[in-house]
Amino acid sequence: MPELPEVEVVRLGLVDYVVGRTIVDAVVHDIRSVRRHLAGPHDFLAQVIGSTVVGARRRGKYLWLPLDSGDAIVVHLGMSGQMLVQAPSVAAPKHLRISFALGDGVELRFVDQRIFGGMFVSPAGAELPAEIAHIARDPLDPAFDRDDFASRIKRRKTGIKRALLDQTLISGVGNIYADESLWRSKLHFARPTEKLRRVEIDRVVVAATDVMTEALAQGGTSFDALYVNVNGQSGCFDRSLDAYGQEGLPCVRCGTLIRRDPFMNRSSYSCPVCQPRPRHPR
DNA sequence: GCTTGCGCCTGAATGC
DNA sequence: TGCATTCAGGCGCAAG
Repeated sequence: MPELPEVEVVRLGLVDYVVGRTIVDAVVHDIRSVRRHLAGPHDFLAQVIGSTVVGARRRGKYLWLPLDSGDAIVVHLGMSGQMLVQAPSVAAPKHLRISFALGDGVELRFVDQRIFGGMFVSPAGAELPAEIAHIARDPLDPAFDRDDFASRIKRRKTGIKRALLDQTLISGVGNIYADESLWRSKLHFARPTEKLRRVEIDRVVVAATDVMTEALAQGGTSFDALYVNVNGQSGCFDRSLDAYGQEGLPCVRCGTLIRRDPFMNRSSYSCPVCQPRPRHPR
């Protein structure tokens, strides 16, 4: 699934191949992909057709394309979303949900198998769409404020992993990078946030920043001219994961077998020795 | 106000 | 073999 580095690679692709172009036509193939556009698919099309894309921006895993109208097309890739720049003659991919004709034989295609993602138009949202203003900055954002993050974390009464997955505290961290960041910083996912020391909070933020930076460095190299691809499952990134999905494999730090615990109807992977369970977990 | 849990969705993997 | 169930995940929203 697209994690923050993949989303950033998509943004870079959009900057290269979509910004500056005018949407001459568009088709919504599946209305569920515009379900967050409350005025409906016809209004969505009316808002975008004829507009020129003047930028490609990102906050966390949200992307938005500011238009010359001052509005913005907000995009979330969800679990399986892709943005493909292809010639119209290329056969329509399975799960094609929305397509934009950009003229000169270029089409922007939104492909999304599971429809967790989608698009909507944010009125006057060019600078920062109001609908995503509650999303915190991500650790790769130069304006990310570590002091503010630390003080907000300590005011929470929950486990550190839940906090890492909370978009209003820090954005862009999904289940995979949460587990990787906690493994690197040697913190158990159920450590109570209010009892964390500042040095521990800083450690996990640095770890998250490093994991994402490394993934981004790898992803940036596999970019193809006419193909803005961001499907993590296709192996766009050769992620070297130390914890996530490593159940039963030895921890590369101490050799203890990585374990999997149920967590929020999903899984948490951790090293039982490097990341000792707290006495009073949350 | 803050925290927690559900439902959305598809297809691969697993179970009987 | 074939059908049914489980799992994966981000995010908005409702409930506690």
